[in-house]
Amino acid sequence: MIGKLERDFYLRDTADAAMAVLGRVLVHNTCEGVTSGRIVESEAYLRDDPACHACRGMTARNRAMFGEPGRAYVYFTYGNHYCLNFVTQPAGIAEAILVRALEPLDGIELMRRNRGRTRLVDLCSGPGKLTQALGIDLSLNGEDLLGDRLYLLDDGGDVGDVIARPRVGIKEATDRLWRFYPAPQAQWVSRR
DNA sequence: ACATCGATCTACT
DNA sequence: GTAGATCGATGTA
Repeated sequence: MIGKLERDFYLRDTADAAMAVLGRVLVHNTCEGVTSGRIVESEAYLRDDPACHACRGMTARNRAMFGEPGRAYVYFTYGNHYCLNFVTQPAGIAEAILVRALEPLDGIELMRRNRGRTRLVDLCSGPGKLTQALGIDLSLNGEDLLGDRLYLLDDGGDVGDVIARPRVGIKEATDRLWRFYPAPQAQWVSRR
């Protein structure tokens, strides 16, 4: 039986949770239709981590990271892009999982329109691409992932061997291997 | 107030 | 492989 992930799912070590979301299906109910994809790349951001938005305390932008687990943290960056995270750990402990790539599943024509690209591998192979494809923006910041607008399905499948690498686009803590993707699905990730 | 820069993407060489 | 786009959040004064 395939159902939504429960809030308990997000109450664990954030690196473990980042590995556990691999293979799950992210669903966005938009007014133009449903878009969804299988999560094939993730990164963990921990509170004592210099690369984490919340490591210097709460600000207007990162407020959602300090809230309850199982909610979305969406931020705007580089003047162009939105990035989607899942908040982990109890309220007050600001940690999150960045979603970096999806294998497109439902609403592929809508994703093509949103992205202005046709090839499947160009739709969701990066954190800014997948939010654009699925139609995710700041209106989803703080959204409860146990609601009906944006949620994760427990697809239950085994993703196989998980590869751990340094995170992309950060200068600090490169010794921490907190970027994850399943070896069999490496074709969909943002970069090898 | 102002300067800097970013958990990126695209186009071009 | 490299550079330009683009603009809000953040840090410094």
